[in-house]
Amino acid sequence: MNLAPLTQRFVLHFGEMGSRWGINRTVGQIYALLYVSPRALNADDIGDALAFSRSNVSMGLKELQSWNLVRLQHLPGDRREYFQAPEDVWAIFRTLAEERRKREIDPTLSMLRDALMEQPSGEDDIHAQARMKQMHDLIELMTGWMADVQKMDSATLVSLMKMGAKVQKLLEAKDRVASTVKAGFKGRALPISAPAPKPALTSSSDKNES
Amino acid sequence: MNLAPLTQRFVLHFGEMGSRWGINRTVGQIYALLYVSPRALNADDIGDALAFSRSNVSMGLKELQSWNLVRLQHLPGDRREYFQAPEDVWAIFRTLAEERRKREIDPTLSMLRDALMEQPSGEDDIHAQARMKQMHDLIELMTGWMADVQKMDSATLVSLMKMGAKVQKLLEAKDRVASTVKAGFKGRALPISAPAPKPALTSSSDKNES
DNA sequence: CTAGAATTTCAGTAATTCCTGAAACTTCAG
DNA sequence: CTGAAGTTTCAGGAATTACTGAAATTCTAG
Repeated sequence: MNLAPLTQRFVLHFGEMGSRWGINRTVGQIYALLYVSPRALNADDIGDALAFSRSNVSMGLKELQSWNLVRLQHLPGDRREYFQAPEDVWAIFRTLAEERRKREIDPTLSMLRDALMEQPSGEDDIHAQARMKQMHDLIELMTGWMADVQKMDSATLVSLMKMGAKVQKLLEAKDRVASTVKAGFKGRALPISAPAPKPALTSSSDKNES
Repeated sequence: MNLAPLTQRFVLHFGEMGSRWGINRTVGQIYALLYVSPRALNADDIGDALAFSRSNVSMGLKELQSWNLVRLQHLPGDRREYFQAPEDVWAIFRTLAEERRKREIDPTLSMLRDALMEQPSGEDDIHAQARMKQMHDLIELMTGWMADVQKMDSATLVSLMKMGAKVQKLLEAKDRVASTVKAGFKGRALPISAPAPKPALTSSSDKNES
């Protein structure tokens, strides 16, 4: 492996992280390399840089393509395929979230739904079903929310996240307005835990200026 | 394996899911079983129900304890330890998120920070560093936000998520108020993408009533 | 203290996953 | 068409991870 020192550390780290995430080390390293690389790389470049066999690289790239995580390029006058990671980290993150939903969350949800339809066969199954309902509702809520969030553009998302807990205060304010304007409104009052000293309607916090 | 049919399906499913998440199948199954069980179980109960060796169960439980995912109980007049999953699914989810942060995100962040301090050794390292900065900022933003969210109680969180994309409109409204009330305020304007026809200050949507 | 019940550790084996080189396949310039 | 460059597939060996039973350790009732 003959990489610039910083790149090397980064690549090795994501190899390790990959294993913890159920992604294999090779794939993690390949993606890390593509991510920091200033130009698109072909399979030989990658195998070369990471000292993997050509076929191993091929499998890794196939895996990454199946996750929609790489863009394919063709350089003029060169028959080889060149790969690169998307420019925008947020885009990468969204893709990851989306793909994981498809592969892990959706099957789980459908398994839970099926189980909830079934006739419980005894005491314990009744309790089990109740627990599954709780889990089902949580997952459905979270995926619905994720879908909403996915629709926002990156900048909006960043603002939202920078606000962090302040959203809560805003919510409280909104709720007050709503119940005043539309007394006897349908939803139940939002239980707010924190004391909320001031409505804090100033600009969002300035930590993390990039 | 001699389980109520629904429980069995659930347990097997989470065994499989476990492997995809880098958690081993045994651990996944044990936790699934504890999750749906109406009472706390001891190690023999578990090994029995899932047909695992006693030592395998012991290791699985140790793993789950290291993740803070199980509560330990002692029944009077019985020396054995009884295990159970927390009642509240949200609590489980929070714990998972928190532990994953500690184990995976924090080390990554610190590795990135280190790399950013270093003197780049050439053209490619400069680009690599820029990419690492982008990733660093994204992760830091997300973990900060997660920390904020972790502080909210479950009910608040649920309201927030049910709002979904509507939060965005609220943000816009807030921004208008802020810039009116405190003209020339410090932060930059929040870039909102969607047209947002009306401020939508009515109560949150009623889908997902449970 | 002691006995024996409960739990953990650990070394060896089983199972799984990863990786490779060789062969098959695909593509395209000539 | 042909042949060479590029890519993928695949069977088998290498490496890793999971699981077990036996032995060691911990715990507590008496």
